[in-house]
Amino acid sequence: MDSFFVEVERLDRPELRGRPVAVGGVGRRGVIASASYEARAVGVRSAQPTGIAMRLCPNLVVVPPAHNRYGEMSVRVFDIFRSVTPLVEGLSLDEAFLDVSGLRRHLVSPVEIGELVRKTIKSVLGLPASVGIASTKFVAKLASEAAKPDGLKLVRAESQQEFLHALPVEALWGVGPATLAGLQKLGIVSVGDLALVPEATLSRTLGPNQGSHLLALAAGIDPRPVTPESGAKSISVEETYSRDLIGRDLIEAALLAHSQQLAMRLRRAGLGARTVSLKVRFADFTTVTRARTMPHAISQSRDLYRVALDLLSQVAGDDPVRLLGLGGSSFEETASSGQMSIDSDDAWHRLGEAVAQVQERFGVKSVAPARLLGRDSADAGVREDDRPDDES
DNA sequence: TCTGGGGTCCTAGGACCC
DNA sequence: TCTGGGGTCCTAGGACCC
Repeated sequence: MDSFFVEVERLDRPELRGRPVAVGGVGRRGVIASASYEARAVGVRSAQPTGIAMRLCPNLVVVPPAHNRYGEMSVRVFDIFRSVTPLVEGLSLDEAFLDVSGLRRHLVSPVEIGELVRKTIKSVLGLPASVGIASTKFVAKLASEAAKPDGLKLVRAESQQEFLHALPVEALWGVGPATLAGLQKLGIVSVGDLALVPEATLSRTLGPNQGSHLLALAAGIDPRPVTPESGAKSISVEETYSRDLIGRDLIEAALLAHSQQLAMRLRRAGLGARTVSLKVRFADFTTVTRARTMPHAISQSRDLYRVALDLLSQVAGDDPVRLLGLGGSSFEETASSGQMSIDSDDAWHRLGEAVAQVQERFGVKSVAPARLLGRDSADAGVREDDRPDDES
């Protein structure tokens, strides 16, 4: 999908069409998540601090993200994908691989299928999408980038080499800033340059696995099949506070809020987590993580909070905290609401169930432990913009 | 107005087991 | 009797992606 978040906002707010628009954080520490092509034209990029984006583009309209809305539209986009083939591998909310090799029997060409998908998304949802077609996943992805905005590109097997070698190395999937720096030291600028480097040279800089992997990509070799959906491997909640949290009280209150949100998301997914991870970023941006794996999965906020506090105690000090994150992984499926607590404190268990149900309907903010109330809630724990997760 | 939030995968080291 | 080989699980950090 092209500028997915921005285009969904434009569906709901037509006055945003034709103007430079970005979806992103509008607070002191906001960054851009998605930018319209009008904004990109003057240098606005995703992951850019909103302040810098505003400097580059003073008339930029910045809209705070409405993730639930994007999630709804994503479901509809994926329904269209799956109307073409069941072999759909989602990559994110707005991007997927479709294996259409089996459809050749029906005498439809990949280009016809691609155009059908684009037309359907446009007519049913009113959103622009781009399609890349190739015989491997990563070339198809690169082709879709080349097709943007609102286009389609086919890279035939015969011209694949030529297409690839002209690209800058950082266009390759998996080459980010760190890898790029290593490649530049070797004088590699284009994918064509990369293809000529001996594997031993590359492996010395990047390690054997990444070295051989990148060489294969440069040669257009990518045996990875399209693998339809496998469930999430981790679920996490994190927040960068507009002002650093100072003092254990504030940090613990924020962690309690995270525990509640995480519990709600686990419950919705019908999952319990055997591993709980805490992430702490300090004012100087150093980030530490601590994790614990338990013999049994947990999903209740009180249990999550208890483990979170324990992990927090391993991160010594009273340094100001910029970001707190809490996540669960090593999932086990729970029998929906019958999950047992760590201790079998029945009253607590039932209370947790009741709170979870109210929060499901009215949002996390609707019920909170007393210690989360009456604080300066803008920065600690409960977020002001915390809307209910459904439309009730 | 300087650095989000949600993920996946990889690496390296250590504990532990047979 | 001073040190093997194979394997699993876990932790912490980092790179990368959208």
